[in-house]
Amino acid sequence: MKNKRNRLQLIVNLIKNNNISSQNELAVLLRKYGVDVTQATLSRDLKALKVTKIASDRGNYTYIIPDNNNLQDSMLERGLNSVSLNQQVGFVSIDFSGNIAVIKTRNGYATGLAYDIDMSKSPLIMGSIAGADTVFVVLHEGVTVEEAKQFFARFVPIDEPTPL
Amino acid sequence: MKNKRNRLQLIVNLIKNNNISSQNELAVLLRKYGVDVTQATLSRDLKALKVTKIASDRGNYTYIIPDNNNLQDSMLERGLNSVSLNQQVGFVSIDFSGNIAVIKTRNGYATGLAYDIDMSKSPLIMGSIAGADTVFVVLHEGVTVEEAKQFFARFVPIDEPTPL
DNA sequence: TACCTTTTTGCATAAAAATTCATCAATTCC
DNA sequence: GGAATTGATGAATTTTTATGCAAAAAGGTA
Repeated sequence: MKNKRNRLQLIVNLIKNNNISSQNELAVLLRKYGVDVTQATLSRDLKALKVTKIASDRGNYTYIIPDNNNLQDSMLERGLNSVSLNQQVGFVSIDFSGNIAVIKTRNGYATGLAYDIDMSKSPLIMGSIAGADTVFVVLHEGVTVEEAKQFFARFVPIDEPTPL
Repeated sequence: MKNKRNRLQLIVNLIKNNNISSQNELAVLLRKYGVDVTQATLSRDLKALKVTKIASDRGNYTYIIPDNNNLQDSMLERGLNSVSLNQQVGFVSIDFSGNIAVIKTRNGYATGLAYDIDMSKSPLIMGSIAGADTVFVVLHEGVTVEEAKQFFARFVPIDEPTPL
């Protein structure tokens, strides 16, 4: 009717602040705010707003609002992906150059870390090799630094913008 | 299968270069490349790749890969810059490929050389690893082969500007 | 090799999203 | 005013996407 503008704005806010994974879910939420529309309308709304659904790291889907042309911002997942299984003990630093990650460790820790990385069997990783205090990890073509960081977060402390 | 990785890579390429708007459409396209999978598998693939469907300007939907990392591709596709040189102490040759320098030495000399390179703490160098007769050195992104050669001239015999 | 475990996949189906069609409200134009 | 136009919406339906489950394939391991 006439509240379309307001509704769209509300939708944007709700999507930004919640983990919504279906249009029905959004409809229910909207109803709590006095906005009563059907899934059909929401489909149109989301299309207009260019909202998209994306897989989170936790295996479910969430709506996001791509940040204008910089879609990367929308990749900011609201998930803590660090399972932190082992030694951040020997860790010193991690850097990326091209398709290679270079991880520095304290002397003697590189081999163990490389082994753990290999054993993870991540599809992102082509292979790794360790010296005494350095691990080289070659990423597969097309793997982004962001993806790699998320993966490495399991092994080493990576400073990442981690929203809620 | 063993082809999953290849399939994922192909999917990324196809999505980047085509306007695909449904998983069935993608399946048909894949078939032309000899990859025969069902929609179910594609659903899982797209989830893994974090591919999303977004409304285009012209009212239809298109898959996109919410990421703008194409730098790696160009680095990988950059050809080999190869310079082989005479020998000195343990030195045999040095070659560049992308952001990596590979230094061959006589057996047993690699570790010492890698150590020296590491100890130089050059801002050009991200890290190095040595085997018995080979040193891998990863350069920071943006470092040119010329800059690297100048640096390595401190350790190995490199004749000056020698393009190929 | 035989056995066990993990991964990948298809089939069938459920779930979710997009769209067609009809209606209604507001607006514009004689 | 009244017909025509436009835009928004819902109901129903189609289209598309996600997933539970079982089976095949791929990897170990003894």
